[in-house]
Amino acid sequence: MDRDEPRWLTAPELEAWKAFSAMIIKLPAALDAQLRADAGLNQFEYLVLAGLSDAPERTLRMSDLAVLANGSLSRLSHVVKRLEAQGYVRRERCPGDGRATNAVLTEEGFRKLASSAPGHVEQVRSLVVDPLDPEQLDQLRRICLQVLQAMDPGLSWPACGPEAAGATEDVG
Amino acid sequence: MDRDEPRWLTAPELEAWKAFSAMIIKLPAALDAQLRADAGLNQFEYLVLAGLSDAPERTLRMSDLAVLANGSLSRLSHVVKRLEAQGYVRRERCPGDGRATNAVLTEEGFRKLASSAPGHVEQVRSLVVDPLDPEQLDQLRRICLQVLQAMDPGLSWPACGPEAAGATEDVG
DNA sequence: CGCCATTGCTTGAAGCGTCAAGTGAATGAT
DNA sequence: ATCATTCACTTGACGCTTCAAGCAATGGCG
Repeated sequence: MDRDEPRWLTAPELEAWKAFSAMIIKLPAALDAQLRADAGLNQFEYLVLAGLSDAPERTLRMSDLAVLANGSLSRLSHVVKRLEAQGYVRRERCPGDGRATNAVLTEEGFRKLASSAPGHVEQVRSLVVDPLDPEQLDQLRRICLQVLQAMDPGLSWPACGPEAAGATEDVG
Repeated sequence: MDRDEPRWLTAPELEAWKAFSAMIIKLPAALDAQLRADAGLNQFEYLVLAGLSDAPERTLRMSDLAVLANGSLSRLSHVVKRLEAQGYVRRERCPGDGRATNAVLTEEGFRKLASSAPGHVEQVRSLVVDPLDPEQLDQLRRICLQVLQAMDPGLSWPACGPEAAGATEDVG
């Protein structure tokens, strides 16, 4: 513990931090609540289904899927087991590397995702996208990228440039 | 589920959302990890101790403390029980309303907080405050307030104005 | 005063995430 | 060829959070 000279937050810093910390606590809860109520999924499970649906063959290795969904491999393993029990995902041994496992989105899983997506997107819109104007949204994007870099300095982040391609149906 | 006409995210919206959602997933984990490693506390427990330390008499009713720490009363009850077992907090029945319980920060709890605070603030600085310039920090504050309002329209938020009072040692 | 709804908090069970240990396949060294 | 090591993932146990009751004190009302 840094005993030398703690640099306390100044008043403006503190104001920003308080608003920010309240938000990062409450927003995930609000998003989870909507998904749970409307689809019986949590955010992580949704990200898993969404990640698979975008992948070629709707198939992804567990490790890749874990990174994509921002979670640990262990967590993913438990979650995929649950999703598999519900029939949304199927696991198969990776041909070519017997250590690896491929997770495959089933037709039922795809339908589940398709029925959950609109409500989730609507929630994201109403809580985050719509309350902010486009300029703020871009400010937010930059801010988040800088914070992500501070957390994980090695990782260069995709789509750091100011431009972006055409609209897509993905909501990951 | 909103079947009428899902308004999908445009590309810039999607980019912002992806960065944002990655951040709100990873940042709490990073903050918790530091607190756990250095102090054996999680963020919520820290907020409880910090909230109490700022209150008059270092005492707060459970309900008020729950709001202050952004958590449910049930969660707070479990947490205070743990903190009480560790000697950081004491519970006493509220004189004047026998239903209410006051949580009181013990001297040991105060020392615990004092020893944990510098490391926590340093982490907040290094991950959020320092990577951003003052203008971005203010942008972030405004953005968070707008999102908080979108989540909880009734609640008017404190310190919504552009100005703020003098620096403080608080880090809640 | 006696009744009952409400308030404020606590509790126990169930679900989810993390951590540490374990399994089995691939790789590399000898 | 053999054995140790690494890799990719799985598993089980434990801890924390949530949810749904539960309990006691209080306030309102006739």
